[in-house]
Amino acid sequence: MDSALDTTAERGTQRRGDVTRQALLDAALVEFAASGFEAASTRAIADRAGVRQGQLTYHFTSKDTLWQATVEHLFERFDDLLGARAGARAEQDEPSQIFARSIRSLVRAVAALPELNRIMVHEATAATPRLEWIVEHHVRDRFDALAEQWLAVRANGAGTIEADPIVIYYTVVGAASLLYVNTPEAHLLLGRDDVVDDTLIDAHADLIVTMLLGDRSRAADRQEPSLLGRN
Amino acid sequence: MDSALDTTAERGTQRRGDVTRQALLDAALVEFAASGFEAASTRAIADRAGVRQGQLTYHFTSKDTLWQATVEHLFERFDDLLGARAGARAEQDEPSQIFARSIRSLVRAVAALPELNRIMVHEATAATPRLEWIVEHHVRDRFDALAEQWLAVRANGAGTIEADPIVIYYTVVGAASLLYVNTPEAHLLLGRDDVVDDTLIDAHADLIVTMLLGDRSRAADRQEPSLLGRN
DNA sequence: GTCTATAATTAGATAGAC
DNA sequence: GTCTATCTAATTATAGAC
Repeated sequence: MDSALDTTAERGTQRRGDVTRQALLDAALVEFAASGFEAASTRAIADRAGVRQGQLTYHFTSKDTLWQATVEHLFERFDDLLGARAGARAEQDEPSQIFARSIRSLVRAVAALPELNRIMVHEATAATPRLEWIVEHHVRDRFDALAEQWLAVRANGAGTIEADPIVIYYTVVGAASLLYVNTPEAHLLLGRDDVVDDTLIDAHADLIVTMLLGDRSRAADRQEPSLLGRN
Repeated sequence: MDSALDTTAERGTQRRGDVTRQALLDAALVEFAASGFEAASTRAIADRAGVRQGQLTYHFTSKDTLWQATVEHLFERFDDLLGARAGARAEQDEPSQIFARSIRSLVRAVAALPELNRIMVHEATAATPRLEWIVEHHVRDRFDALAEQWLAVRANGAGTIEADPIVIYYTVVGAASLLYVNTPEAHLLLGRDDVVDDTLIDAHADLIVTMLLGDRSRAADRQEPSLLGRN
């Protein structure tokens, strides 16, 4: 309780636990993304983390709890990636500019952290308690936000295409994520491992923005290197 | 060997095996789509089929073989669905018309048989022998065909958007499939089970065609009810 | 607080009955 | 040819050692 009572040995022991916990989280992320919850074994996760299976149960109580912690961790990192791109957002931006920037941030974040969307598709194919949890804790707000942005675009006269928010949502997310979710497949298709690079990711983001908003918004919303330096 | 030697009892026994085999295939389709290969247990499949676990191994030798048979079966049904829509295709059609019809067929087929694409995403997140098999036996030809159609559209001056075939492929397939792959999630998001109907599917197909080819191709390629009746 | 040894359950496949 | 009873291996979680 009182940190003044901590001996060096105790702090060392505590730190050892933290290292184990972090190694397990990193390993779980990879295994759950590649195999899904059920197919990912706690042994495979422990092996990848370089610890024993029993340590996993000790630090995370159960496989379910580890999965939940992994997803929380991934969404935090995902939001960091999204936010890093928001950059010089101005209040007076047009809805179509805001929307375009959201799409570009989304594509880059999904490309940088494909594990999150891999876990999402593994879970979304069947109604389970895990799916309910993830929808209520992480998906619903994002769905509402994107739907709202899209309606603003439409109200503003841009985005000539008419569509249900649910259709727009899954069309956008599907278009933005499958390339990165299915990268192992793309590698086999093209016979090489360097399919995805920054140039391709930017072209992909451009494609989706252009598809949804038309050519005119293309150059305007592109994130250019700031000529004035950072501030 | 000689069918003249078959007794009624023998034919009856044989038919019984066919029934079991078919029930197992139907059940496997559901379980593999919902859970993926590893997470789907042979017992759950057998239970769903109303038979015992041992019968599965007898009729399909191994879980792998059953999975392969299930995928073959699904692609046959998928191609039937795609072909049923090809309809009155004319040789002199423009590339953009051909492409638009492909997209509409694709969306409708994916919506009618979401299990196939669910199995695809479960498998595509990790490099396994199963992924290699499915890519070489079923995906590569489809990727090549769509890439070729897209290049024809671009050469013809339509499809103002520039993009790598691999980017186009995953953007199109992702945009077309995620809504149906993730239907359990969509049900939770909207709080109802009747999210997907024919009207929405057609609107979804229109959206994707319009996104890729622009407004002008919209009405022209729409499949209208034939005023001349079938022939 | 941390980890190891072990128990209880469930997995897929085999061998033998019908 | 078809199916059932059973075996071995792998799963996660617990109980107890350090």
